[in-house]
Amino acid sequence: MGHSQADKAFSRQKILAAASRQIRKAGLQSLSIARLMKAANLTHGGFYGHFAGRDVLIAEALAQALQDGTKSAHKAGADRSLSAIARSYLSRAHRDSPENGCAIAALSGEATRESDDARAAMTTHVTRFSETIENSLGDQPAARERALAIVSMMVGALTLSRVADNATLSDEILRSARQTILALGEGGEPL
Amino acid sequence: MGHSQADKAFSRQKILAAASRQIRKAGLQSLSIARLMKAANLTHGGFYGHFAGRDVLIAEALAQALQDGTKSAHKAGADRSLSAIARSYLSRAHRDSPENGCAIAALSGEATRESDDARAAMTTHVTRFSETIENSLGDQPAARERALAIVSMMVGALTLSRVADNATLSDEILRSARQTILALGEGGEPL
DNA sequence: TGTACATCAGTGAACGCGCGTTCACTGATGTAC
DNA sequence: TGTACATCAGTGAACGCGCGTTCACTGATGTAC
Repeated sequence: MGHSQADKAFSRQKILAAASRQIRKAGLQSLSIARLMKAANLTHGGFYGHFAGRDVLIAEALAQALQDGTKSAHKAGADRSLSAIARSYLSRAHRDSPENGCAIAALSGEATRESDDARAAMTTHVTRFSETIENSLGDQPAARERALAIVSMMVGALTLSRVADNATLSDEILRSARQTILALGEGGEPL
Repeated sequence: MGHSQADKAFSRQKILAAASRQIRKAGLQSLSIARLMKAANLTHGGFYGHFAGRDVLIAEALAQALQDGTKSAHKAGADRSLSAIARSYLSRAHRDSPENGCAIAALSGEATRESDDARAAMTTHVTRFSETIENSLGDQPAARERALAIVSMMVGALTLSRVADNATLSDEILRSARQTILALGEGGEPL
């Protein structure tokens, strides 16, 4: 509870970091200002020195979560090949730690019903993710189309593997998506 | 506001039908008992004659939404070929009417964080959907694996097409998934 | 068939609770001289 | 460098509000005789 300007900037970072994890773990609507500030070791009144209100927080927390998710993906390994991305994205570790994982998978369903700001942030990151996949496909035909399909499959498979109440099925979903993506990456399929 | 037993059964149906549409349109957490009962032309106090509480309602509403979504898919056409399913599931009409559409796409993200009941209902319907796709694949190799991947892609693509704040990208996501699914359905890809 | 009564679907006021937000205040920071 | 003071990050009590839930009540239903 320092009072300097540097302390304030650090507080803001702590609040957003806690919010980023919280929303990926329990959803955008789970964000409560009192609980969030407690998680950042502050009191709820101070919140309004950092954000204009809850709506602004949600938009900023989502942007932060999308960025954090991308960062931890890049940390997972420098290998940007399709198979490396698919293996890491569709891993049990990723499935079991949504709070550190991809915010597109964790929050795109909810974002569908959120503000224009939230949808815009999602759209930007979906496009970016798709371009990463497209680059990994080299110069095979219809690479952009395949990249969008692969991104859709990754996001869908991770979500469904998380909802499955049955470990066998959950693993099977991840494995099926991984293998189908590798097949698509080989580009042999006629389109 | 009748008082007979038949009236009560009808009231229950009206409540669940309203809830089923509401959650697919605005999410599980958007269910408010007062608003729901008003939508069914009843007063909020009567709710507890039908359901033990909000948690039970959410589980039942989700089950209803999953069933309603399946029903409207079957109504869309008797053609159970892969291309017919993909065209209907990944259509603009489906994207633009989540309240009448597939509850897996609308709610699997949120269901991830819900009760065991909710996840079990989701799992059942994911399995069922996957079996429908598997049947449409005939006897090509690894049909079950492909079916799970196709279901993942459909759910992911519909969700991402809804979150995209840009009509061109949204349409492109749907088209890419449709075409990639057709290619997968031809079974020519080496696995 | 007619009557008396128990049942129970639905009503609407009332409750406690957690929420987002406001605000008077505290005390460390950082600046002007 | 030292002092006086304005700034402002953070505190915590208080607010109104909508929520889920309870409950005494109303009046139509349906059954017992």
